[in-house]
Amino acid sequence: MAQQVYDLPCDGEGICMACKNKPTAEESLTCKTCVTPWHVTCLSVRPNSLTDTLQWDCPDCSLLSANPVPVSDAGESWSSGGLIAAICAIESDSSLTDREKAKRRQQLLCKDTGPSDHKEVTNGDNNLFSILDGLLNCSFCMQLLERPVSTPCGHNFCLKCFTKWIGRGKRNCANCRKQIPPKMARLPLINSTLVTVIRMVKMAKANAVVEPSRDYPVIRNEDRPDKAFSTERSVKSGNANAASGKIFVTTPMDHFGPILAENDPKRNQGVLVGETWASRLECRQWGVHNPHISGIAGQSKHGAQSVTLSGGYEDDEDHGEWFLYTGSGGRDLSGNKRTNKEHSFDQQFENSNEALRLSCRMGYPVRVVRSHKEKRSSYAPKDRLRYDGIYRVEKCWRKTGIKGFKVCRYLFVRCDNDPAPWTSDVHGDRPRPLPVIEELNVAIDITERKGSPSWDYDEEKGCWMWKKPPPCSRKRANNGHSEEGKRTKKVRRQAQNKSVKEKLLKECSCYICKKVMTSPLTTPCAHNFCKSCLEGAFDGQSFVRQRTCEGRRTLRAQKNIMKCPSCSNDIAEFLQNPQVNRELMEVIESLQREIAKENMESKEENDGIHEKPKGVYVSNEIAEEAKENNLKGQIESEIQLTEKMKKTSGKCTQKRGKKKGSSSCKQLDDGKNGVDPSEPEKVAGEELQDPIAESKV
DNA sequence: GGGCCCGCAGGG
DNA sequence: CCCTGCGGGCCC
Repeated sequence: MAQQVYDLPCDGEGICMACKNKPTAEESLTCKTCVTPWHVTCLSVRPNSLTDTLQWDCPDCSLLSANPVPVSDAGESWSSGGLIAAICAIESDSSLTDREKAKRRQQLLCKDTGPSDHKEVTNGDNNLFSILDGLLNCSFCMQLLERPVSTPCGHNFCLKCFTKWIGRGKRNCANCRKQIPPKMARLPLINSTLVTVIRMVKMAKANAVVEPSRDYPVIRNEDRPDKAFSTERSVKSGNANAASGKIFVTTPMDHFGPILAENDPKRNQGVLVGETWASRLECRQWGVHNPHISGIAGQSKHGAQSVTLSGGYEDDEDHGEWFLYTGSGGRDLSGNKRTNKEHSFDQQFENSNEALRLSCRMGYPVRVVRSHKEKRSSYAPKDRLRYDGIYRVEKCWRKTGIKGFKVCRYLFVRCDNDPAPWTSDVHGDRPRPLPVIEELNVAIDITERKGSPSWDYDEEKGCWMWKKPPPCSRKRANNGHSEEGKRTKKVRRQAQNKSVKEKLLKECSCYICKKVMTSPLTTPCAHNFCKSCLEGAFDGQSFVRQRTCEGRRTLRAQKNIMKCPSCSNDIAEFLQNPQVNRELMEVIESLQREIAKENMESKEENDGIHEKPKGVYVSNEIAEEAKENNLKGQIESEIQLTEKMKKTSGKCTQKRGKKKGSSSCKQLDDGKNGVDPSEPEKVAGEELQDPIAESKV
């Protein structure tokens, strides 16, 4: 499977997407099924003979033909093998125009998943999940979506398939032919809601113990003690200049490897892959990445424990499972600056750069955090900071960076026992071959690991683990908080008992109303909302994110600006003709039907003791939570906060500084300006505009 | 969105 | 004690 990660075809201009060079005719190999050109020298597995070359299937197509499934009769779910044959037949029919081909292909795809002929859902999860499986397949490869991206016209594809499509110069949706926004063509973003849903579908399919979606907790640190803020000014101006708060985990500052449950007395679960935090300070409180600003946490004689990808260095290159990281330094920080985009001198392997090189030599596990500030990566979170798991530095070197100065470079390859947040895989990493790095040809000071790595894959146990003892900590560990641990254990147990389906459904909640989405829309920035919520939000006013003086995030109404309520990207164009993400909608509806049925059954079992409101599918717990979190509440609390601020506002002191900056805390405007506490209303049975349904004959 | 400013923590 | 640093609020 390793080749799935690294093999890339040539793009529309015949340039290899792996090495960025244009292969000569001899070096070019064309797939017999999809007719895509590939660069032979960049293939991880090359054809052995001339006959193989002529009958060669690219890695993507060979994956499909390796898992053939017999063509099923009408009425049964389409199997991938049958579908691909049918699609190939359409594609090779020269009497059809592109448009007609697309239409036929849609008909094929809609055959069994149309909205009007939902299959009867019978008992058992497997049945439900087989339906979901059919809904969540990529129209290109017919497999369960892998790294799903959603077009504004409401169709979902694997990132790789989509990139390939774009690489061939296509700028229209393969399903409905609607135009793909240029921004999405440049940088398709992964729809994380779909990732979670698909992963659970896979686990259910494999008949594994269905451990619901890992509960990716959003840590808000409401209980951060006041004394964490050491200056008056920091209290008043949010946490920009705050002393960092309490450290919640018991690992020492120089702890290597994952943060385990035993070091998490507060929640007793450790830090899970996919967990997010609002700021670097929160990330630090959970022991994942300690420095407030620096991208590398480490000591030159001890090794580096973690790094953050925040887009601070333009030489960085992110491919998800592997990335090229740039060292620190080389910048002019005079004038009391903390960072500077401009390079002005060469970087050296010293301090934290040396620490990272030591981790490379020793094969230590390095925790990786991605930040929303990294704007050039498909793998960065859309907001907040996210823990993406353990990587190892396989090589490091120096090269001349984009700005012309030498930079330290590090090849990071993922080696975590849990799947990455963007992949639909349900298992973690396996050892994979190193990617081909072109720039190594011009690199200097190349360092590679000589001995065996400290953190490695154990074939017998089937997991990544310490093969050599981790380096001894030079720091004192934090004290635990056992009582809190007990309390949260109970909460965790309760959470685990929740129905898997309800969990799944919860993953499909709208950012605005916090309830399960009705008619979901996926914006070009890959956020999901109810159609009515999003349209309602822009009906004369919109909501923008803002921070209160205490650093809390709130939604604030603002007129005439059409920005995504989640990330503030401009979505005016999208709103002109928003299309429902039909596949996601069907997933939600299937889940709701299942839960309704389960509720009904349990009701019958209990002789109707507990009456549940008609038409409510979501559990009471979820409903309560949604109620607590709804938008109205947020806005009201903001008003209250503003009132409080007005009363308590005073002069903000400043301890030191070369220049007098703007010292006082900026007041919010009068708190009611433009705020409409009315919640956007949801319309349950509204009509959808769906390209697939429209194109049906 | 970019520039300015600066508290803070950790390395050396 | 000085230097470094892929933050984050505020202002324009």
